[in-house]
Amino acid sequence: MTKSATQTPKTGPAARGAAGEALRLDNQLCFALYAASGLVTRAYRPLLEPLGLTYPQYLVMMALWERAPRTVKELGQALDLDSGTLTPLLKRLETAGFVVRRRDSVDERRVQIELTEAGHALRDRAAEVPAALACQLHLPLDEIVGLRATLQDLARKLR
Amino acid sequence: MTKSATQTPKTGPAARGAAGEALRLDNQLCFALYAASGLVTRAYRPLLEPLGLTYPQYLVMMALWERAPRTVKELGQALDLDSGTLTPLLKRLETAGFVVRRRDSVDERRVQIELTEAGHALRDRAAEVPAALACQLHLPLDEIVGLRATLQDLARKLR
DNA sequence: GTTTATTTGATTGTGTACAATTTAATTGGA
DNA sequence: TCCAATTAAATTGTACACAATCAAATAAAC
Repeated sequence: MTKSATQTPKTGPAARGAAGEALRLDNQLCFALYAASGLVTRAYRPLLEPLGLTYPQYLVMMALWERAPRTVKELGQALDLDSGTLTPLLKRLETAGFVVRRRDSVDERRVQIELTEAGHALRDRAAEVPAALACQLHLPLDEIVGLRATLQDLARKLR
Repeated sequence: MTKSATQTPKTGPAARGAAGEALRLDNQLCFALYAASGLVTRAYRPLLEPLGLTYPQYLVMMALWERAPRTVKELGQALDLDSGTLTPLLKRLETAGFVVRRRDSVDERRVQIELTEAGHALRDRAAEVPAALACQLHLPLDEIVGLRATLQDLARKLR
């Protein structure tokens, strides 16, 4: 029965039934994605800590360094995050002195996020981060580019 | 200066300096990974909700369906999660009736996580989930296999 | 112009995540 | 034996992440 098969694990996957094979952790693309994403986030932590940023905050700052001011909605679309995540995160960035939140004068429902001088200045210090992390990946550049393109394609199909 | 260059965005990346190019969101492997991981987790949600599982809980259950009982530490190593994450998650799985937490009689520091009958039974219902999700990815099988292998290789290098 | 629907953020509640600390149990050595 | 070092979970505090809901502002319909 199912119970004894689980409690008395065989050494190889072939010893299990077809249902068990499909549910093996190592066969899951989703788990490979989940684990790799978590590990990469952890690799960024020591690089971002001296800047006073968490990893999601770093993503928001990158979005703003590209174009600012932007509304909360625009940031959410760029990063695939909703207001329930962004609102407290942006308030922390405001407390840290990197951004200012300001109601749009044309449409009072919108909140424009703009960079402060400190927020702009942080960009120069952050400029070294991508190269520093790339070193830790030990992946050839073409593999990085290929992997990135595959993931962007996957994301496009799921959106 | 930096401020006006950021506040007056150019249309193409070539209009920006070298530092800005390295910090563009679309150039980040980490963001592609982060976004794809979040989107895949979201895609699982409607499939797992009828089973009464969240996505991380589904990962823990897969680990346990492979081998049980396992200690909290063993689960943490298999999933790259620490006790601060696993302890409350496992308590929720226990409340839901899928697992039982039991102190190891040999080493009282360890907590063995074992499956209940309901936990075992859930495996049959979960067996359809991987195929259901694979449909939504719209990716050929060899691409899925290749992407998974690349991500596992990346994770191995970061661990 | 008043009603209705939509849009935009904020809020609330639940559930991860992890660093740092604490507690209890075990192990190793003097 | 006894005690210092180590180990395993749990706890605490901070920070995402999202569903569901709410309130205010705007837009659309008539």
